[in-house]
Amino acid sequence: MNLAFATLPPVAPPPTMLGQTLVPVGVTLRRAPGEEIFAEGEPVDTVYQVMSGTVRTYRLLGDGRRHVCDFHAPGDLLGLEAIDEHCCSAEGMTDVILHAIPLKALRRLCADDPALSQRLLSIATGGMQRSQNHASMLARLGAVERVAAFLVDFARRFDADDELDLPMTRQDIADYLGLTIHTVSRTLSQLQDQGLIDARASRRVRLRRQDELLGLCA
Amino acid sequence: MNLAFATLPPVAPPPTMLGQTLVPVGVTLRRAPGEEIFAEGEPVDTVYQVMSGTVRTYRLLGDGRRHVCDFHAPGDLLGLEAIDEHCCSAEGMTDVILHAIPLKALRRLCADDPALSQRLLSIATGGMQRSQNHASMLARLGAVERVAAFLVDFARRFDADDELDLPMTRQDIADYLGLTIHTVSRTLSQLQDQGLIDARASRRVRLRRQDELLGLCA
DNA sequence: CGTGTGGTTGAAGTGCGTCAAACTGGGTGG
DNA sequence: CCACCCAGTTTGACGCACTTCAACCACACG
Repeated sequence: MNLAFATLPPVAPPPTMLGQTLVPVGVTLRRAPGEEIFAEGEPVDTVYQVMSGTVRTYRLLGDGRRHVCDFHAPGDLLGLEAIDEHCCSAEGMTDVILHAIPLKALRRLCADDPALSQRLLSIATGGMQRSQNHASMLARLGAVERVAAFLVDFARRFDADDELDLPMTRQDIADYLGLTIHTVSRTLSQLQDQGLIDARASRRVRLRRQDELLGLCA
Repeated sequence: MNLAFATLPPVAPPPTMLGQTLVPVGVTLRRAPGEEIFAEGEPVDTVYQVMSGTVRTYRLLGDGRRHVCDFHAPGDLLGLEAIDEHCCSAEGMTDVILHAIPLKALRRLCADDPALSQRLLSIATGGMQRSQNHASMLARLGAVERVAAFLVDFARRFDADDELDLPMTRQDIADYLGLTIHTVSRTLSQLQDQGLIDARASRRVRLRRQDELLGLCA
């Protein structure tokens, strides 16, 4: 283990860490589906760790177009920003339990805990890599490839097996993939026709040929 | 100044810092245009600070499609990754002078310099934010908006005035914006016809109405 | 003057968006 | 229990923005 920045899971700790908070300070709070956690443009004074449930972060463009930056699973950290105001909004998609850590306290802890600093750096570089993957996908993949990539990534991050319970609407998926709900819906139907997935219900998808789906992503 | 993560410039220090290295260790090296600095998949054991010139980072998809992740100006740090291998390749676009810092040394310095840790964190979150901006653009903007956003962003990061000297080819721009060279070229011609830019030569562009260009980005 | 690399422009094709309509499942009230 | 509603989803027909294919152009270099 000779690489400092590679010693911790880059983005999502395994579900077994669910109850474990990043630091032993802060308060627990709860948000209902659709309820705001923080909003774009607000000053950053707190970071949040998702303890249970799912969160979406998103941005709104001038004319109402929405871009979903990411979906966040338990363990993920929200609100670690480069500048002093949030560059995206966050809200619960399900009932969510969060651990809220005042930024000042986190900064103090970092000052005399190099391991924590390193851990935060690892989380930040992990987030950067996810954003870069996201950008690469949006830049160069077609609709089928995007939907396949989404399904495979979601399975890996959230469920770990091939029976998915999607907490988001088609609109959320579309705004994450840079498509419309129509294209997402059509593409899922197409994957179903090809036998790659099995759509039990609109929010319930089974990945039948995960290898082939993976092959579609690049 | 009560926000620790906001005390340092998020991505690119001003050009006046050009000669200033992040840490007083490491060696200086030089790369020619097109020459590789590191490649996707290689183990990460060094980070590089750009001292002069311009660098592009990019990824190749299975079938040859390319995605340019970013263009890097003097001051930028390259190779700060979440995992122990590079997730993109880097190469010079011009003659480049780099300051190469062994990762082990950087890690040691971080261990007893909280300010350096914090600075790295700031750089990482800044990179994340840039990637997110990039992803938002790719997800929701049309060709004209993307090209306008590119020009304005380039002016801000590289030149600071409105007379741009582009170090990259149309192909680079296209791969950065998720378009083809044809669309980039046509879009530039269109902006020229509308009087928003003045294309002195193919690599030499003057922004005539920067406010209107900015208005196109959202 | 020939050649090569990068850029521009036109014409035709296509993948995804737009518009419109029908469907589905869950909730509510009669 | 059924009628109704409503938000979310699916599907079809059509249009358009960007890609593809194909020339042509500009400039640098030998």
